[in-house]
Amino acid sequence: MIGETLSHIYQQLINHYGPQHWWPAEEPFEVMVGAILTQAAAWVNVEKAIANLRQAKALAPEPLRRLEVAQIAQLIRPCGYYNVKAAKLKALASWLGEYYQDNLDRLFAQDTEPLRRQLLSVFGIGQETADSIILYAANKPVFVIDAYTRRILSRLGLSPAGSSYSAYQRLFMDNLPADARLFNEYHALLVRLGKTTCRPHPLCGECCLNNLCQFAKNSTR
DNA sequence: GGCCAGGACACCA
DNA sequence: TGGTGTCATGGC
Repeated sequence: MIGETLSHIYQQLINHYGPQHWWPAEEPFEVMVGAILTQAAAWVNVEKAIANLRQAKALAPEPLRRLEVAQIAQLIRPCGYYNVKAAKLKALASWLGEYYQDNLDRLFAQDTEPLRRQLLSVFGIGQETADSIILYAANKPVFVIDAYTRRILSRLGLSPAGSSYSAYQRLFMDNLPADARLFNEYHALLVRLGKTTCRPHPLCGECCLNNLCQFAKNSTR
């Protein structure tokens, strides 16, 4: 039942918005960096920070280890919280070197559960960031829960008991097929919806999303 | 000029 | 376990 509801919402979103092409990155390590930099930050500002890292040839574990935290901080200033995030990037790069010799294939060769525990042990990687990395960099089927997802489900009256991160995650993963492609698109679409300031269609006056828009960021109706 | 953006961590009760 | 303060830039 809930599965049908979740599938129905997905169909409405994909029909309306189309594929979101997440994650916007060229390689897995860039996904990991972006996942940390986007914490409580607008993606447009993260893009500037990543461009600075690329320009400085610091978009890889080894050069990040060589740079001082203060130097990294200057490069990533545009995305905010740059001092903490610089320490987080440094911690990630050090960890990858020490335990995986910077080999992401080895890191991602693990099963999802041990991989998640490993990622969560790194300073700066919490549940959402870990799951973003597992889904968008390792391409394994875990559902990413973020503030948009919680808010939208809450407004739909679908919040799970307890409202914890894992409860929201189970809601999706227990009621949808374990498909990385689906989870990828679904989460991206929820973010897209959450950012939307929706208004009735200018011609017909109706909601293009069959009233899903009333659960978006703002609604004029 | 205020609000918010694709969170995590430290500290406290 | 749960609540609160902190970290900070940039676009609207």
